[in-house]
Amino acid sequence: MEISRNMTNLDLAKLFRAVAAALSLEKGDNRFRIIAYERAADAIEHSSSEVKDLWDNNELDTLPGIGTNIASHLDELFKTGKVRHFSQILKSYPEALFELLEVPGIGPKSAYKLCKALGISSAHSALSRLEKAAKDGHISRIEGFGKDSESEILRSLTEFRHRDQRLLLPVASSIADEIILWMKKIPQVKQIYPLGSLRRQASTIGDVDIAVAATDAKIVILHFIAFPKKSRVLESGVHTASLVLPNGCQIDLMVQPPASFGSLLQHFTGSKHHNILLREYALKKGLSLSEYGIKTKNSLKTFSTEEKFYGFLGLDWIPPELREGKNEIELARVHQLPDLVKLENIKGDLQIHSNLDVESSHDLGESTISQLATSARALGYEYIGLTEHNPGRSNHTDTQIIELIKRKSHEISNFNRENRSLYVFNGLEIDIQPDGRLSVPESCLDLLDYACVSLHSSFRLPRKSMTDRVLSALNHPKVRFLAHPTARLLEEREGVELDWETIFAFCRTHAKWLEIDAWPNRLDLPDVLVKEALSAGVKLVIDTDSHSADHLSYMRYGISVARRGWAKLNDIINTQSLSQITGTMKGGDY
DNA sequence: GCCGTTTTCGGCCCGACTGTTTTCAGTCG
Repeated sequence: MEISRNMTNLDLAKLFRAVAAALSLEKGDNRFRIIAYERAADAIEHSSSEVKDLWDNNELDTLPGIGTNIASHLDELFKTGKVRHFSQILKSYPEALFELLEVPGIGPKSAYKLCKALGISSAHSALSRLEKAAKDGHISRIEGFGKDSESEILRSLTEFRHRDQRLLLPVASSIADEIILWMKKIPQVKQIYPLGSLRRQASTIGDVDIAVAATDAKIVILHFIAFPKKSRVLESGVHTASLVLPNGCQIDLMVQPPASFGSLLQHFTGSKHHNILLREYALKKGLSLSEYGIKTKNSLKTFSTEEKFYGFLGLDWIPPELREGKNEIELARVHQLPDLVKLENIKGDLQIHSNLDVESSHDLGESTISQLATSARALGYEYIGLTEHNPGRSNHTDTQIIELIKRKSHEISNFNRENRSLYVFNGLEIDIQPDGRLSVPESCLDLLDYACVSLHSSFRLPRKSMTDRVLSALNHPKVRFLAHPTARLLEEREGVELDWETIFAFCRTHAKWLEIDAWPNRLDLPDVLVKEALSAGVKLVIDTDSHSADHLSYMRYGISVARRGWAKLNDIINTQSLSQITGTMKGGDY
């Protein structure tokens, strides 16, 4: 396990899990010390700031699960690039062990036995040597393993290697829909919902979790494992079963009778961290929680709904998007959970690309203004904003760019003159050049109602230059917001490095907004930054970045991000009515 | 090793499923 002073959060989480695994192999080690390292790994992995930055600012104690001991180890790490205590713990075990842990079904004990019995030690060949050993029948001869576990390891290894990345929300939703359609074919299924990270509307989904209310669990499980598109059945028990699809996606099913369905919903929605905190909270009241209900001293109480379940604990019902183990339980206790923004609060969409050809260097929309307007009216909107990409700078003179934008302005004015039921704003999405200048001549901006700016190139500038670049672009009075602020593409490209505190402070004092781009592989700002932006007093705008009239429906994914970032109605600019936003657009106070 | 609205000591979420055992350990969520 490589230890160095430039470890990212992911590296650090892996290191802490390795330490936990190594400790769990030591005889007589305190199992809570192991859990402490695993919790620290979780905290680091979910931290919205780089641990290195927190250390720089002397803020390591803001991470839950990092106490004085671990903090001093991190201190040593960032100062010297080494942690003597960790090296001491890890040195008794081969590097390969920590690679084998990545394979589902192999934990510390199995990994250790495999490494020892098969003589696997180097990290880079660990998986291929494991595979060969399984194929040659060597694993089944190791004590504690048999033919079944040997073939299970081989299958799991193959799936692990071919597994697709995490699923985008719409993909996971459609998989869940398909399973639900299949399950509803039998009358025993009374209620059925997708749970887990899908219900919490996380930006990407690992496994798809499904809960069923039914009195006859056996029939439900048998029907589930007969799902025609499965690759194989992973496990199948009395209350739960798991399948794998050909793309490697795992589907977990849980069944409970309708009378205790509320506790199942709660349990299976998670997150794991929320559940742990909730159970610790309950324990202090002498109550023990599980998917079956709430155990008091001598009885088990069941709950048909989540509201009753949380209510019994003296808590308000907590929206799934908030169940990430922040301070939602405490706020639910004192009735101060935020009233989250809802899809029906949205009155318009301010980043849409029509097929008005302004000869942009980026992609053009497919739909006409009129088609987009029809979609928008169907959603109950009062306005939309057309923000085609700016005309290509390399192949147009300033005069040509201005002519193109005049033509577009003209078409929009004509539309507005003939259509009174929906107002169309004349916007533009402008590239921010690497030096921070806008990619259109100054006089072009006078023609617009507003502009948004975005990063489409030079993503790897150092943090300071990138921050200056963005601030310089936002500074123009016609520029209202920064579109898809981190420029990340989920499962494809990391976001840019920005000094968020500085960006937030600028936006707040200059009345600029940050966008939540609802495009499914963007979802940008990410939820954790949404929460920080709101705490810093920044207003947000949720847009779909639509390139066709169908895409306007993606707004719901942007709403999910906003809700996961604890956004209320007033935090979101495009919940304002047309008359309000017209004033806001001019840059007045909001 | 962490943590505190009964605690700075004495707790630490809770259960399912599988395989290899001969009553349970390991792994997972």
